[in-house]
Amino acid sequence: MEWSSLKHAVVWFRGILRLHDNPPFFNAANRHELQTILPIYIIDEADYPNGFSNMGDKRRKFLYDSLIDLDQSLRDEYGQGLTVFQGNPSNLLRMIFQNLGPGPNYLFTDYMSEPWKREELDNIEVQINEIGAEMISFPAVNTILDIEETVMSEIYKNPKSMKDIQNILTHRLENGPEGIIVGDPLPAPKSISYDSSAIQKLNSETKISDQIVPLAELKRRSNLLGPSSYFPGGETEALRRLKNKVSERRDFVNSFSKPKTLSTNEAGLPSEPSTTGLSPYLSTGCLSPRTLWKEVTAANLGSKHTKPPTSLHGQLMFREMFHLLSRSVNNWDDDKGNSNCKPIEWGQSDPEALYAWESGMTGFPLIDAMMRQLSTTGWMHHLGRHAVSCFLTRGQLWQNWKHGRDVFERKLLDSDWAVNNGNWLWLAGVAPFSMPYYRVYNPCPDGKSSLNVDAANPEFIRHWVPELSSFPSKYIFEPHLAPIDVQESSKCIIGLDYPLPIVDRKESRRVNIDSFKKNLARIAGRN
DNA sequence: GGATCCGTTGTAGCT
DNA sequence: AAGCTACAACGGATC
Repeated sequence: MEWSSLKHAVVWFRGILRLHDNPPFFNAANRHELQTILPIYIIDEADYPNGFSNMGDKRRKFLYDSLIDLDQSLRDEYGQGLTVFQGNPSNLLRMIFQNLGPGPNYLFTDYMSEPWKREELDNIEVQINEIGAEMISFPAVNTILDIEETVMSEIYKNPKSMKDIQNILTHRLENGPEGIIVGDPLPAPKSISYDSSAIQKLNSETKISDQIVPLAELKRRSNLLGPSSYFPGGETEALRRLKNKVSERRDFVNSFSKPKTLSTNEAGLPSEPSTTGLSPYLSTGCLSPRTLWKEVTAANLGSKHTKPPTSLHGQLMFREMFHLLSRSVNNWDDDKGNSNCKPIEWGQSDPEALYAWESGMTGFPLIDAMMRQLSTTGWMHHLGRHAVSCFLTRGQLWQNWKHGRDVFERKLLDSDWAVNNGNWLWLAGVAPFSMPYYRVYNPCPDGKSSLNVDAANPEFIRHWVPELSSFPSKYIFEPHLAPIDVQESSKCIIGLDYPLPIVDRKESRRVNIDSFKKNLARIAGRN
């Protein structure tokens, strides 16, 4: 049969790098009139702002490994792998559909709610329609709710609390004795149609084949970026972790209470967090939030269990909340024109303070340990994120939260545009749903601090700040207070081997609370 | 319609 | 040593 007379579907994996619960892939596979399903991914270096231009090495490696894993799973399950391109998605897809010849041909893909992603998909739909192809996109792929439909509904109001988001979920989903019922995730398709001449034909078109990134090249790039830390990328690892940390650990799930979790594992070692560690897999699309929700529900069934906001369901609810807000609040990632951001005057940024913060050289061991862990592994515990973001903004350094947001976006494996901006808005104290500005974390936990969960474990500091590896626990959070003979015997002279604190923590706290108060008075007076 | 309550996770200093 | 209080007091929902 003449190749060009067949019907083809390109399945463009955008925010979902998995086979399970993948609506575009599942639906394409079940359209039996389609002769060829061509699974593709497009690496777009110009992607803004959550993409490659802002992507640190650890995130890149996680993505490459997820693509390598997806390719392998596709080969194992269906006999045909993933074609990875690098280039401009709009140009590439136009060329691909022109090359496929007269249709009807289809583009199956997933809807993403980020503003630039919506714009991208709108443009692509117009372009491929012009050459006779049809786009079919699927919402609610990396969130539980259909973000677009929820935000557009007449009764929608911006959620600001756990209660609000629970009400939204309750209203939009069914409810049972165990609470909110989330729809079943889709299984991986049983088989896909594939005509290998399709990829051969694309390969024969140099303009297109030049932009293919072969598997060997992906592996080379991944290897160049060094070893994985806690979290190897990919769906295979996501499902393994889901099983080991959730499905097979009902007690852990049922007693999960976020504020009580630690940066370290049960043995107190920083080799594994005490949380699930599933966030990078959710943000990269290796794990469906629906699948995770169902596993948590199954663990809860018939047992006493923690409840939102501290439970695992609660964590997923906050994720939904930030995805809704990021869609409904204009300029979600800005401090100007953002109805969820109070216009605090942060003043001129201080490059030295920013550098010290990012590189883990502030002279505050807890802050530095967390920031170095972030740089090395791409992960930081939630309470660590509280500590370092409070320190950078309203707590000690009085820097605009957007600086910290950018660092997190580049370095965190679980970086997610909606969630990352939401967390910074909250922790900087500028959002309607934030912490009160005067609740400033003590960066030097003293036994009563809420940050004490990790502070109780000086080994965490000694691991990430090896300069202090011989320091006694008594002084480890404020080493400059150690007598000089203690510094000498610990082989770490503060101010020489490890920095002096870049600010007086008590004085900066006092001044900043006062500044925040004055800013709020100014803002109130202006209205 | 004014008072009251509440919000995922505070700190410092005193007894 | 654990528990209390002062700190300073937002802003929307509910009553």
